[in-house]
Amino acid sequence: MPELPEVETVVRGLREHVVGRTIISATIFWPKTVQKPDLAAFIRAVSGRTIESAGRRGKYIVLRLDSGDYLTIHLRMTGKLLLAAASAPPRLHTRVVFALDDSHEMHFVDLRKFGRIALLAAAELAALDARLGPEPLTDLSASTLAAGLAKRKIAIKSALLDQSVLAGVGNIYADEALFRAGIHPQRPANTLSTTETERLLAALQSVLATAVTRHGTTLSDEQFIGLQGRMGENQGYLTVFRRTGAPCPECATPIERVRLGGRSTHFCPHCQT
DNA sequence: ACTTTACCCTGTAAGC
DNA sequence: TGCTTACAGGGTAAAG
Repeated sequence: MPELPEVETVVRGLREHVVGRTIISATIFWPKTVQKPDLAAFIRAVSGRTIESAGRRGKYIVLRLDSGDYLTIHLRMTGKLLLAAASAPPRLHTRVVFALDDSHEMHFVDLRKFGRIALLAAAELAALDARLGPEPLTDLSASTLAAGLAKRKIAIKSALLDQSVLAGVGNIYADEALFRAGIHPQRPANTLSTTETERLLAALQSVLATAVTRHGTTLSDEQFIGLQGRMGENQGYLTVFRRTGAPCPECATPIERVRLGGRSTHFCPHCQT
């Protein structure tokens, strides 16, 4: 499940290999991937446009085109952006192909078809930006986080997954950050003390920043890979996520798993209170 | 206004 | 061995 560190890894690859290139044409193999009813209009609008910059907002990849519009890509569960030679046949599950002007193609590959690509005007991008909470690595303070949690009675784990509270955290890093902060995932969000909120913010930033340096987490089923097909290296450092029954790295108590808001949640019942 | 549930999808693994 | 079922979960829309 690509989250902030995985999306950031892809964006850095795009900055290196795709920014400055011009899109020659686009081919859509699975129409629902493109969030626009008129696919022909989408193809016309991106064709001939140069990619001026690559950025990230939450889990969204944002490519600015020289038309002033923004190509946004959300990988959701199994989406991948891959750079391929123009002569290479698309691999299985390829949904959209963008041909570039340097004999390469940008392939959007997505086994489960949840990923979405949209072409947004500046005002639409601003609306998307406004819907999302702060960026945890650059724009989130403890007081802002506290304010976002204060009115929520839902479990803190569920609050961390709510992209309007903060943007970019998914199931892996929510569990990892709560373990690092020593906070039980089922604690109501509005019961965290000031100290706990500060500890949670520090844990989130540490867990996310470290995962970025390791180029994200590649799990056996989601198989996240970067733009050039490279796996992440963070999976060997997970403390609780998908380690049900394994000893807690701090106290050796077996890690437990519960379902919270329809999501698997992993924690140490001794260290997290 | 907040919270929960169903849905979209396919491959893998477990159960009978 | 072969079929059926559960599970993985990000975001959105609908229901509560």
